Amino acid sequence: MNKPTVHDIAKEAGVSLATVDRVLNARPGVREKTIAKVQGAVERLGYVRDTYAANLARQRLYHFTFVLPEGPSQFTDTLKAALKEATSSQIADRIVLKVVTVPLHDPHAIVRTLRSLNAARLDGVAIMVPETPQVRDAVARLKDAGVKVVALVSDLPNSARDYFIGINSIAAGRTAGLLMGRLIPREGEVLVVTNSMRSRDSLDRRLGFDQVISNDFPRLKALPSIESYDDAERMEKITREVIMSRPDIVGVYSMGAGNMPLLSALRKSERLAELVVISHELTPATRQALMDNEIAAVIAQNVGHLVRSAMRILRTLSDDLPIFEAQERIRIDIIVRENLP
Amino acid sequence: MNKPTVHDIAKEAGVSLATVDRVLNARPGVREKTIAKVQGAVERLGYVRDTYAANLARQRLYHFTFVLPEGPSQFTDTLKAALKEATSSQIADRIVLKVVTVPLHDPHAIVRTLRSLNAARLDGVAIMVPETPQVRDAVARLKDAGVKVVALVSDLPNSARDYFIGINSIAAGRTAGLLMGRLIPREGEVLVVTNSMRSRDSLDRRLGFDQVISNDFPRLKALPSIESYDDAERMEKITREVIMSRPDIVGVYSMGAGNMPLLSALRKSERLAELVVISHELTPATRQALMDNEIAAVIAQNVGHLVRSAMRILRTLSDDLPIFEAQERIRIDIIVRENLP
DNA sequence: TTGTAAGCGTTATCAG
DNA sequence: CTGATAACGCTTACAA
Repeated sequence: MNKPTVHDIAKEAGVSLATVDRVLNARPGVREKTIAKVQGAVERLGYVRDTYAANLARQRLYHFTFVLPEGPSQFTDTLKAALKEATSSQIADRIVLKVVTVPLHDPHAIVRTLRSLNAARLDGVAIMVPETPQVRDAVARLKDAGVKVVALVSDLPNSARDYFIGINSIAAGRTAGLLMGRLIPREGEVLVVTNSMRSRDSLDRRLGFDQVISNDFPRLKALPSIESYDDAERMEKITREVIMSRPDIVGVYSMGAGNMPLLSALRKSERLAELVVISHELTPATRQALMDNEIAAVIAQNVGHLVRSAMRILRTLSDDLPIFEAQERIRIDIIVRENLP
Repeated sequence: MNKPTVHDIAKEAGVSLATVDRVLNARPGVREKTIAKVQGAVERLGYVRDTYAANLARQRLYHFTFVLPEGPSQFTDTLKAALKEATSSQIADRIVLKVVTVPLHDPHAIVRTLRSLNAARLDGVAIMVPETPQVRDAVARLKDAGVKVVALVSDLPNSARDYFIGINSIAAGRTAGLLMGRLIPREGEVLVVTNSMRSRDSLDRRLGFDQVISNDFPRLKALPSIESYDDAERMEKITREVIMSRPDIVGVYSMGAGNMPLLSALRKSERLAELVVISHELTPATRQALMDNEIAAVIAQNVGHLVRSAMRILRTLSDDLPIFEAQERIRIDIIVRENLP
């Protein structure tokens, strides 16, 4: 009737508590035959372990480290804020969290940081950095040391990460493309800007965007991506130049960070009102621009969900339990003026 | 250094474990002075109770009942499916769930069901029914009996419910209005359909929709709502009639259930391709219509989130703990062909 | 290879 | 009014 406990299993299998525990936790020193007896009992009674009681007995603490980009970025700022907020909630129960930041543009520094992680005292890592061969190696090393690794926001598709928590960039780009096409009824050119096309995410977004534009909206012509290299001044300058020199531009797709200088340039061009602007990530800048009808839509991912999901998944992986996919799937949010959270 | 436990409190206050427990759980039979001593120790050490250990010792089970609409509705079907899925996950730990269904159009039956709930064996109820004075009384009665009550999907704004889990209908209507306006560049009429304007949700959606249309898109004229009264044949018939007789219709806003007969009528009219259709809730029907480019956008709420949130909130309320708002806020999802989950 | 007994942080049942 | 003490379901020395 009631949920069976280890005691019930012990009785049913005719062994002691300790033996049941050994089998349950796959600890050595049990005869095949005994293992079978216990597993039989587990099956028959439909035993499922009470993780909370187990953690209590074990005084388990989960040691997780988040590796995030350093430097000023509105998106990572909101991410860090969400992390902080989650830390003081039930979600973070029994979790000892450390956050380290790395300079995104210094692959060596990233790898150094990853290597410096003390795998012995670590249960899991959530990593948000671009994938390089060195990062791939560092991930493999962590995995070998028994650390669970999840990729956050940017996937590490060729690495041995256990899980990716974020949205598919191609699908996100396709969503932007569909909105752009639907929101622009006439023909014209679409300006595509990003901080850097060397980032895989930008490449994939561009790919998805182009797929939909060329397939469903051939009346629109997506221009070659222009890159700011994270230089606000440069971003503002080249945006203004292109906008000025191309009167056929009817839309702007901002794939990466740097929406503040972009918007600033568009404002100065005095053509913002006739342009359909779509950008990524909900930040103070994009939020304000949505309210002011300057940006038509923002493609976003819920950062709160992102960090809570990361913690839950790292914990679940650490316990070798199955992941509840439906709860963890990060959705591609479309945000307009009226559904701002 | 480590998190303080009841033992630490007992030592610090110079009392026994049992007394600490009595104070912590506000049980009677402790002198004022002793209470003060214990509370002082709690403050000083920054004690926070380990809910899991507490539940273990108490062998606590949470008894929750969901009261949902009966009868065939794709939306409530997905809701029930999500509920079932959540039941077999960690979320449902220690929760004993019961689902009862009620005929939405029979206020008496609803109240009878609500009254028949055994408040003594119940910790919380999640209710999804229209608000009536009788429902309000029944909710008050449950509250008086110490049962936690949350409104699900449809708020019970004038009742004593502890919490509302769902999206604001006015904001949802405004979102639909904004999308409609942005997606239709010319002037024309917008057909608004629902199953019944007697539902508060439909009223509010209409209200929000009209606000945005009249304020931002005066070129569009939203026609008076037509109602199907949950009669599929009627829905199909009157939709076809209106569509045929009004060539100026450029958009259709479907506020309620019944998207299958609506779409069927639109298809037969052969004007679907030129119409911008926006509807609510992601169901098999709307999902397919999105993929076929028949519906431009769906305004939805994540049913998985809805039911998990309901369980978490009922549990949190039962334990008199603070609710983690950021996690529980249900967002107004905009779904198009490319961001279908 | 297996079993006994203590303990994790909390609650509950008795006595005192 | 207060305090020992056992229990919840599980893990883990330490014995056997």
